[in-house]
Amino acid sequence: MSDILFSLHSWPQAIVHIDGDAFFTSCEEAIHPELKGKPLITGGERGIVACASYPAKKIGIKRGVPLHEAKRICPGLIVLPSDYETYSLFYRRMFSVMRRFTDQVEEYSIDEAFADITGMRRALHSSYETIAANMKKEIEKDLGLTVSVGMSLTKVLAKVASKHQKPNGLTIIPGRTIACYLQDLSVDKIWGIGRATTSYLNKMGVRTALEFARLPEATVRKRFTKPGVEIWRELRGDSVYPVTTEEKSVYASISKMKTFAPPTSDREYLFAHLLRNLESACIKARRYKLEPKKIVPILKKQNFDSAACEIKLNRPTSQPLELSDLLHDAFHSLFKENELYRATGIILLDLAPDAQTQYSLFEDPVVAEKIRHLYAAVDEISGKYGKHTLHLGGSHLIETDGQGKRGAPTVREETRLFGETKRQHLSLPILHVKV
DNA sequence: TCTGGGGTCCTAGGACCC
DNA sequence: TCTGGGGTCCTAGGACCC
Repeated sequence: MSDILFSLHSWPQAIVHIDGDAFFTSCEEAIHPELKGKPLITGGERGIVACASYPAKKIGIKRGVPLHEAKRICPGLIVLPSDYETYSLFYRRMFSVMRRFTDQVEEYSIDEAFADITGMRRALHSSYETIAANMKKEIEKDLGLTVSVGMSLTKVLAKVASKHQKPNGLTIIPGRTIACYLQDLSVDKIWGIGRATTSYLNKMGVRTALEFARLPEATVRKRFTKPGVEIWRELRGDSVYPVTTEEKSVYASISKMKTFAPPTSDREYLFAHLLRNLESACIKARRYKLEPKKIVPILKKQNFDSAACEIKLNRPTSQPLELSDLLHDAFHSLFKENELYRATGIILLDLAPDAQTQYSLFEDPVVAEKIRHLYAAVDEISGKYGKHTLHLGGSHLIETDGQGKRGAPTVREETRLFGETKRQHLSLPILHVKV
């Protein structure tokens, strides 16, 4: 234990991490107490388990498990749809409880938060340990559910702490005990270290968090990039990640990705899929009144490699009708004839609020305005009759998906109606009504 | 883990410009 | 025309998170 930082007795920083215990199901139990203690999951709407209660976890039902599999394991399983509206009431409540102690609160995700309570001992007349314990107590009292709390010198160590005992844990890691908590922790359990870095570290002979933290600085700087160096410092109690309190601006990007089976190299089918993803992403963008300056189409190959490129727009728009030609060109530069693909995706980037658009000199503002009105109507109809009730002709091929009719002659017949040239094919038929 | 979906951030290398 | 060197900006892809 010769390392200076590992023998600290003071608190240069005091960071708290709070992690909801099976948060979605716990919210449900808080509202419906009769569900408490039963095997319960949310995620019914998507066909996979989004969150499993502890009794369900105990019998082997984990996140991501298909619903039918979960029901096979536990026939009496209670399945609920994920109700994000309700859960968001709970997590907002959790953040506001934390703000009674300090305004340095970071809303990290729907069930996790950080708080920087450095310097709050005098104001709150308590030790850091007591502040963390009180936060936990008040959250449980106000929300009616339990959380796991960790406190240490840095965000990475606070995460180690909150994970150390779950559910309903309270773990404090002061400087002098850091080494004890790291010695049995394998590197892949560290926040920010994933599969790639784990196998890299293992090849270096480093298996535990402590072994990583004890590497000499020169070695770390030589063999790792910025994120690696930062995590190494955080593990040693040297705080580099600040608790950020700014409200997260709505979205930096919006993406839609979809896998289909079996993998295919059917050009038309793939493009239809890509176009459908564009429509889905644009629906979300319009809902948040955002418009992208760039769009990125992605083709995911069977071996999980992906090909992508960036399309710059000369004017931000979230109207697929104005993007389909560009997307078509990009698609053909990405697509390779003899390649099998398993998924397509779209990312909308550089999102800005859809303020009054400046039309370029050569554009017909009347047409652009018409398209805007058209999509206002499309959104209204979708609100009534369901998403994609009206969609681009070019994305229509995938409508037969699931009935095993992909690429069937009738479908091609239908697309032929849309015309021969690219322009007509993509734009003129405009919308196809799903019946 | 025989592999879903939606996000964020980082970086190597190319393009372009003195 | 070939040469160097250095800076900035952009983009495709990787890694990671929940």
